Order: sequence, then structure tokens, then C-alpha cells
Amino acid sequence: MAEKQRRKPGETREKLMNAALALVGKGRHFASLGIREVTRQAGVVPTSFYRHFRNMDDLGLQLVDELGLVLRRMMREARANVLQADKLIDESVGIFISHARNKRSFFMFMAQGLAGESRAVQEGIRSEMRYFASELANDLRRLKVADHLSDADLDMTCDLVVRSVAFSLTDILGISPDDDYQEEQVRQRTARFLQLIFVGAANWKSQS
Amino acid sequence: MAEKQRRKPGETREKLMNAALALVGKGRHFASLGIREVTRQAGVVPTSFYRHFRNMDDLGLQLVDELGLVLRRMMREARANVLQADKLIDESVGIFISHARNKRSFFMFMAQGLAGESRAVQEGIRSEMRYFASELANDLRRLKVADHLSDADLDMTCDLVVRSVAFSLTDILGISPDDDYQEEQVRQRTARFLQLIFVGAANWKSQS
DNA sequence: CACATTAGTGAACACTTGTACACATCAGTA
DNA sequence: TACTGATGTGTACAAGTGTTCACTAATGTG
Repeated sequence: MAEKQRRKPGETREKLMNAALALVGKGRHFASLGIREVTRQAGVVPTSFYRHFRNMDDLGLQLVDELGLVLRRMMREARANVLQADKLIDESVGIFISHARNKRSFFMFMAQGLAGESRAVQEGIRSEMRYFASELANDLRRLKVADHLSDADLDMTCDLVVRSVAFSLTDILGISPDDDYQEEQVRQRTARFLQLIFVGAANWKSQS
Repeated sequence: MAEKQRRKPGETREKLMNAALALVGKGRHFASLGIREVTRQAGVVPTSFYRHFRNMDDLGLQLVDELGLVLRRMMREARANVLQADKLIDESVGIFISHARNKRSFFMFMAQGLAGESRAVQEGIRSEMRYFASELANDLRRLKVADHLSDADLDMTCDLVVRSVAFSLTDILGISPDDDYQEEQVRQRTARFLQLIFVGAANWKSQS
């Protein structure tokens, strides 16, 4: 018989969430996962699932919360490493891509959730993106690199930046994790997208 | 007993594809659909499915082909209606949004497929987007609105434009189909994204 | 008109699924 | 120390799943 003990509270909970992520990382779509499948992957009996989650949507929501933590950690790292404003774009894109590589499953889950079938998960991820964009706007304000922009215009710019980077996710996640050449291509293209946007922002309202 | 007759070739095929789209339109994710579910919605016996598709992925691929037709029709309409270059953005975004409203299920399928679980569907949708971007680049070249840009830079700009519009899909599809106010918000925001990008393109390379 | 092909049907299969129930074990607290 | 609630286990079941098979009706071609 399998031993039954609860070493730490929430250990199985974590196992279940990791199992779901692992399946997503293997190419499965979150919406197609079932309770039994997840518990099997976690090495846990199906009924244990209900001790921690009401259903798969609930698990998805809690994954969104963890995703938030991952994103915040990434932002903190970016803030610590990006010192000079002129390297800002390249450094940030680099950090993003390396996170997308390390936490591949998490970011796959994020990309899926944007058009997923749970409205709540969808809204959660959008909310994370909005937060990210507003923090980016604050940083730029602090760096005084966009003083000529109104708050609303700066917000819009950052929104577009975040969206563009998020879309690049589908590029990165679509290529093999060890295809360094293609990864470099994506990195460069994403960086140029952002440069284009910032050139637009720099010249915004000066015309018209 | 139900009558059994084959009035037109491919009638059931169409019924199955429409059934899948209908379920997607109701909020289900394509990856979570099953053969039985689709045939039930189509009012057809499960075995009929195999007369037309090998599996759900196959159905998805054929939906991508039809999606291509929808996109091409949209592009043709845009070309016919956008006469003056200064209204180009607003008109195009308007046409896009009205199509997204009319063919809601199709565009939901597209948004889902970008991060779906079938690599082939994913690649198909990306391919449609690339085609769209390259056609857009051709149009802009013909209009001579971006003569100072190299071909590669124009391609990149159009790529970013298409991505931004595609991302707006998740905005539009997330709101209720009859929420005109929110739809107008999305329309304006998307248009401003594109304006920002084009301002960037107009000033590209003139600096640095 | 005869015939091969295509498209549709229904029954059957072996599995998988979500969920409920009763029970066992642990951790902390009074 | 004895109790209590949280957590984990095993069994069970009805419903749903993908797929195969043999059969039938309609179609288009010779």
C-alpha cells in the first residue's frame, strides 16, 4: 500500500498544480485537461483533488495567482539589471525571454489562458498584464524618458509594449527550447518592435 | 428512423465544421471538444465524422483553411473601401471589428488556435497572419506612404500592425457582442496603437 | 441500366471520466 | 492525552469517450 501522510500542508496541492503545468508544458492545452489526468500525473488519487480545488477552473485561477508571482519576480530582476536607459529594451527583452525559457510551462499557460475557456482565468491574466503595463509606465516616468507624453499616452504606449512582448510569447513557445538561432531571431525582432514603438512615442503629438 | 440521404456532397462535412464553430462561439475551447460532442451538435451520428475527418486536429486544420477565406474576403473589402490614405487606419480597424463581430466564432477559433494544442493549426494561423502582413506591406508600398523604409523595415512594421490588431481580438471577443460602448473603446484604442506604430515608422531611421 | 463508390446509420467494444461515500491517518489544540 | 478538523486513500458507479464493424441508401459513371 502507498503510505498516506501529510508531511506539509499544501504539498499535494503543489503537486497538483505542478502536474497541470507539466502537462501544459508537454503541449497539452489546459482546457483539455481532466481531473483524473492531472491527479495521475501528480501521483495522487483522484479524490485528493477535491481537497484543494473545486474543479479545474479553480485550479486554473490559482495558477494565475502563481503566475502573478513569477511576473513580479521577473519585473524585479529587470529593475535590478537595467541600469542604463539606452540598453533598456535589449536587456528587458533578454530577461523576458530567459524567463520564458526557464518557466516555459508557466508562460505557456499564460498564452493559452488569454483565449482560454474560463472567463475568470482570462480576466486574471489580463489583469496581470495591465498591472505590468502600469508598473512599466511608472518606471518610465521615473526615468524621465517620456516627459512629453501625457499620462494617458504613456499608458497606451506601455500597453502596446506589453502586448507586443506577450505576443512574442507565441513565437518563443513555438520554437524548440534549444534552438538558439531561432530564439535569437525572436529576441531581435521583439526588440525592434519595441524600438519602433518607442520611436513612435518619442515623436508622438509633436506632429499633428 | 431518421432518413438517410446525401443531398449534396460535403453537406455533413459543413454541418460538422459549423457545429465545432458553434461550440467555440459558445465559449468552449476547441481543444476540449470531442468527436461525439461535435457530431451531437451537428445532429449527425458519431461514425459520420470519420467519413470527413481523421480526428479533431484534422477538422481544425480544415477550419484554418476556411478562416483563410474569411480573412481574404475581409482584406478585399478593406481594399475596396479604404480610398483616402488619411482614413486608412480608422476604416481598416472598423472593418476588422465588424468582421470580428459577424464571424465571431471564426475569430474566436483563430484567437484560440494561436496558442492551441495542435502545432499544425498553430502554424496555419501564423501563416495566415504572415500572408496578411505581407499583403498589407504591398498595399502600403503601392500607396507610396512609406518610401523611406527599407523592405525589411516595412515588413517588420506590418508584422507589428497585424499582431497588434490580432491581440485586439482578445479584447473584442472578451466583451459582450452588443456592448457598443466597450466595442467603441476597443476600436479607438486599437486605432491609436496603429497610429503610434505608424508615427514610429514615419520617423524610423531618420534618427540614429 | 448495372455497378462501384461514397456517405450515412446503429449497435457494440473497451476505456476513461467526474464525483460520492466511507474510512484512515496526521497535526495541532484544549 | 483525547478530541477535532484537515488531508489522503480505496472502492464504486453511472455517464461519456473514441473507434470498429457490418449494413443500407443515394450518387455518378460506364
